[in-house]
Amino acid sequence: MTTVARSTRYRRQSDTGLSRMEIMEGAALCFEARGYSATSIDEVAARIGSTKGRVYHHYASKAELFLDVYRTGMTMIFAAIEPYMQADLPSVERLRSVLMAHVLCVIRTKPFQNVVSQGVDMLRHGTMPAKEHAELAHLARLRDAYSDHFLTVLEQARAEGAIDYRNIKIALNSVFMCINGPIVWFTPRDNQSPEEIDRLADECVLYAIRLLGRTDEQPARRDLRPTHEGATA
Amino acid sequence: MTTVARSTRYRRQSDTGLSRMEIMEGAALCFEARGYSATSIDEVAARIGSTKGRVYHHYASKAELFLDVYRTGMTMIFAAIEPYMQADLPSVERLRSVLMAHVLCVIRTKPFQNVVSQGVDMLRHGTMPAKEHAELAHLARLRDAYSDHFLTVLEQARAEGAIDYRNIKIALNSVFMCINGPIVWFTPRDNQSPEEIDRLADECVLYAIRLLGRTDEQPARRDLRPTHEGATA
DNA sequence: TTGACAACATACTCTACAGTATGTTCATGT
DNA sequence: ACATGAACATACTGTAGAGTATGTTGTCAA
Repeated sequence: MTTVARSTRYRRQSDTGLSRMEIMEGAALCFEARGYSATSIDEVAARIGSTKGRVYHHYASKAELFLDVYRTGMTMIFAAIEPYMQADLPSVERLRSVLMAHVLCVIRTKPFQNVVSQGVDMLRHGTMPAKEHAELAHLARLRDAYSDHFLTVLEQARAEGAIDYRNIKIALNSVFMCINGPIVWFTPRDNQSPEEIDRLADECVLYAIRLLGRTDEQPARRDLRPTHEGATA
Repeated sequence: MTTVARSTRYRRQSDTGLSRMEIMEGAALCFEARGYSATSIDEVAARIGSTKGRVYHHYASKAELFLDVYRTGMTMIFAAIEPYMQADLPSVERLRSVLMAHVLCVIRTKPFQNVVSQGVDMLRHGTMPAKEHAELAHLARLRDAYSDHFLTVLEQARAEGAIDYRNIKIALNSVFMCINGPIVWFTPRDNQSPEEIDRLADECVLYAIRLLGRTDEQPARRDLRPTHEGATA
């Protein structure tokens, strides 16, 4: 067993993707913590134990780095819900599945989703340079497409009489506020079991569904009686 | 009737309060649009047709200006809900009134409430200078006090069996996400009647209440049957 | 009526970065 | 075994914008 770990200072060319990913993770954390413009490239580099040179080797500008994080966040959440969008279920159950997948993804990739949020309301007010603005607009259209998926599911569910709302836009916005809530108020604790996360996410989904006029609690859920912490078997 | 309006370039000493308020309004709009750190004092000054000198005459630093906007936003929303907190009503009705007052205030003072939001998650990550950080923490405590008001109302309402939730913190967070939603997604249109705003706010409150397990639509509300505008007596 | 001071505007300084230019280390094809 | 270029680090430049210093205009109290 020879010592493989060697000069870790420079990495192989084939690992560009890995390097970019590591940079993006550091950037996501920084952007989440202090916002896009308050974050310096030096901070991002320092967080991953590196220097400016590495970041600018992979990204032409701070804006491009931001956009890549944005894009990756979108990819993540698309991938998370996609398997459940096709599911052959009654529309409310499909809605529930999709919402749950969304919330779980939001919690797991919180820094990235936070950047997505920042990107969304970055577009309205032209804060970004001209060249990058085009890509920002493109990503926003992706975001709209994502939102449209939910619109469809809501309309179907209402058509079946399973849920109810007045103005679908306001309803959808409210649902999104709920299921994106963890981006704002969730703070991971270290002694937190996956089951705890599941229950937390499930509660978010419960409120989102209730909001849409669904009152029958989900049929025969097993894991969420205790409000406190000990998971009862 | 003599012409009172004169050299508007410099104003009287007694109007300091007015001047500060005008600056704060400009600042709130800028902070909302581009965020605290992306906003320059020159921008704020330009928006009110003025220059840097005026801002720095009234505020020692950018941070102090921000904090004053924050404080004013808190004062506004406290004043908005306070009359309804004392009201001698069944707890659900009191909750509904308070939520409605909150949403209406949020819509009316959107830029200020946006700054409040920024201030809240500014505290977590020490982005602010040491001296101002103390005041930031103080305002955050005020914010907590505000939130506690709602905690109390929720507990009362549950005790009366009027609503239901699992984890009160998650429930409260979700409610706040809903009723603060307009901060994020509301964009005022020019041909928008006050009645429209009222209906919009009412829908937000409806979803927030539903979320808490209340399903009976509000009993005999008088002012929101007509979707258009005429208030029925 | 004047002079002292509040309410600004104008003109400057100084620092924190975004971006660049260049040097250094290593992997890999030949 | 070496030459080339990818993957970084280091050292530098340019500027936007926070804060300051100073000048200007009007007020109000005496």
